[in-house]
Amino acid sequence: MSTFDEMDAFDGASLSSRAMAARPTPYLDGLNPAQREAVECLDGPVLMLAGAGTGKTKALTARIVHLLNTGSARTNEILAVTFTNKAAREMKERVGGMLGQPAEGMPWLGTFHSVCVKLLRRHAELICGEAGVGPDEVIDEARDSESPNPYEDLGPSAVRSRHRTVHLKSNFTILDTDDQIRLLKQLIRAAGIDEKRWPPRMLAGIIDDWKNRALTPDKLPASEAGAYNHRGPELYAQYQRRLLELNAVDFGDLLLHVVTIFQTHSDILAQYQRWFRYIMVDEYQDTNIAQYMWLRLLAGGHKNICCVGDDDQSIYGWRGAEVGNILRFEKDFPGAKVVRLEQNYRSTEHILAAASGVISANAGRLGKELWTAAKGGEKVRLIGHWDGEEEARWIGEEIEATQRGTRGQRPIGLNDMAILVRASHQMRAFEDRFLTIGLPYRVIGGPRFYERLEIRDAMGYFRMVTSADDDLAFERIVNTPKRGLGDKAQQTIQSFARENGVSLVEGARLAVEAGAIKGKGGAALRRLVEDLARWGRMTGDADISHMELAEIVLDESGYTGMWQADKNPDSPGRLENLKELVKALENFENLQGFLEHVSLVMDNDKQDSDQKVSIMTLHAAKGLEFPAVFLPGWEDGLFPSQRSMDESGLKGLEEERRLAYVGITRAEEVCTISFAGNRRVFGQWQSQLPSRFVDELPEEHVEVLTPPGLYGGGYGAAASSDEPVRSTIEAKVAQADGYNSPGWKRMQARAGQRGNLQQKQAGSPIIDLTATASFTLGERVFHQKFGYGAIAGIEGDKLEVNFEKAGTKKVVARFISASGAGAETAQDDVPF
DNA sequence: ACGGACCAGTTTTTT
DNA sequence: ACTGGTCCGT
Repeated sequence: MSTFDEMDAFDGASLSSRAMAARPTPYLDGLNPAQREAVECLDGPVLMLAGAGTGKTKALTARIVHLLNTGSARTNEILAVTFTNKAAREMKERVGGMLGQPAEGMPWLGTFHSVCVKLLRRHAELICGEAGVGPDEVIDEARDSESPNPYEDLGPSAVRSRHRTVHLKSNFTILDTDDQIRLLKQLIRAAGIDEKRWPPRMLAGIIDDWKNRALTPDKLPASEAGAYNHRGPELYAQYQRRLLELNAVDFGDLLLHVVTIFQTHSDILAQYQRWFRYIMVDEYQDTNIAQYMWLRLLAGGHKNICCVGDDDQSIYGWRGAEVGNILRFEKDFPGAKVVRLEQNYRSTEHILAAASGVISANAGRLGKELWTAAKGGEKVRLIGHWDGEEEARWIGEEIEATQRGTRGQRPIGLNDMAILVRASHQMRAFEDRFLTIGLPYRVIGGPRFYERLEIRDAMGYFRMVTSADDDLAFERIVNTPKRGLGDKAQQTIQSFARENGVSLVEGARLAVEAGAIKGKGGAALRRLVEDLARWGRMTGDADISHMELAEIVLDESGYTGMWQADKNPDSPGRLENLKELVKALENFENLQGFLEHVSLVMDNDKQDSDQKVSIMTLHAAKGLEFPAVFLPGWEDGLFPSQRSMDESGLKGLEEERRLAYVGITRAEEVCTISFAGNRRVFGQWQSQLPSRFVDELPEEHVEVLTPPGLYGGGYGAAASSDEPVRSTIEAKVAQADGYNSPGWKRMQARAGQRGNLQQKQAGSPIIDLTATASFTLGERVFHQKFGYGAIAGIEGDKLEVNFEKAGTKKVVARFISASGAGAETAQDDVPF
């Protein structure tokens, strides 16, 4: 266990900035009074309530620089935590820029997770527990008692003490989600639990949730305990034991173990309280309970904690984030100074007003009045489309027009435009469309580089090379590429390992020697075991760089060959990724060092310089800004997401609303919101209602656009005569007028319906859209997309229709017309 | 042991 | 519509 002085020496080499006192303070010049206050108030707790686009990162960075500049703290005495690697990197860059020197000397600037890894590696041995009482306890018991052994055929020397205490070692591996699920699957199977009822994925979710809230099954509140099958806690305990045996931790443990150490070793806690003299937290509204405990423990002494956050941008409730943390700050830290940053530097007036209008529907906010000096600008644009493809088509064209500047505003480059979606599956429509029209795009936040199959496999090999006892890695690579080692062979290996209390490779070696695995598989396994040992020895060879070694491993194992032989269209890409992986090794001294960092640090930001539109989720967009933003898919059920509302009710809805707020406030100049009347969900067509958030947009800041399809160029126009075309134009005018008329909202309210633009066509001769009563069971009807059918059921405003071609569907009544009216009339039924 | 046919669940969001 | 998993025939 290290003392404070030892720790000082540990990181001391890279710093020393006391000498910087009394330097000039140019970094303060660009700040407004509120920002300055937050920066200069150095002692005691500070809460910076910073709205969207108010320069909170700037203020936080300036504060760090100010601490260093006034000599109040040295770089290693500042603990600055962020949530994402990107945010950490950005802050390092900014601090470096302000200091005029690289900020690499800021050892404690990073994500919660990366800081915890460092702390935990120092004190890993304090985490311990009993092992060996897992699924094989029956065997152990049988052996411990002198009774006749029913498992004799398993072989000798399988005895494991029931009470073997195992410590975490400082070179623990960090389990990623994939490994975690594989492990849970094994445990579930071993416990003889039905995988259908307890899918490993679900159990992983529950465990994550417990850990986010710093709960263990035994501490679970009674109200929740009953909700889980009684075997949940049992599995949890087995899982934790197994992790310890594997010398591994999962993401949640990273934090919780450190909290545990702080709670049980007051001397260590006291050291760190002295050590981290200033604590800064970005995005405080996103902290979960475990992180909150961690921070409170660390800040418990001096209370020099400065938290920055925006309660309106709390969008991570689903992974345990507690808005309550930020709302409670003043209570937690009495005497806290609260600074509000309210001047928005990002967006124009209309955009800001629209966002404020939406978010004002939320209750229990801390409340901020954002304002901007940027008056005027375009209103937020709102447009409805027939379906998702039409929406993608329109946005594609709009992007091209915006790029050329033919829309009447300044030309905006593709890099400055983004499409922000609620859920990643919405991205596909845009990718499809953009591929066909050749519009360059980039998807942000897709599968992380290191989560890709080929990367994970390669990492498995590297892990085996650096530490041969990594059983999880062995399982991953033993039959990849195919070596003819199936379930049977792997079971044999498992039992050899378990009987002898050794790792899987060792078990494999024993199995080979015993001739337990025959034929081709046996030979291949022998070779694999030998190769692994040989590569392991090569790590110590000074003549071979770790990059060469990596290539040797991938080539000789046959892994690259496997992809070369694969004729899937994506295999070249995978080989490309492998090359990149090897290239990434450059930045590390050895494989070991690389592996330690990779799961936390590697990300996918290929900074290609080409101009591309960004497509990402709203979550991924937090902290970013773009001159032009498109927000498609504003439909009830999709956004706000049905699932979110089902699971968390009003709380869920409010979080969705904050997400809408985040989305709108990403836009600097142009913000375009759109929704579609029909969308394919699970491969089925569904009618969609515009999002309730659409109604919450303040009318005076919104401009309603008319989709081009209404001019007769769109759906089914071929079948139409002159007359219907004209009437659609009229309908569109009525629609736009209706939207902007003051009576619109009231009309909606009376109808008890949400944002149904169609309702405004009150005078339209086509159909009485609010009255489903006008339909009768069995009536023959027409639907624009599905064709003719008969009404099979009526539920509120939805009709169940048995379509002749498309099968039975539930559709909203207003998309249906009586078939007697004919197809031409149905054309008018097109909502937008 | 492996590949193909078939079936079920899936679509929030992620360090 | 797509994926990933399981079952079954080779």
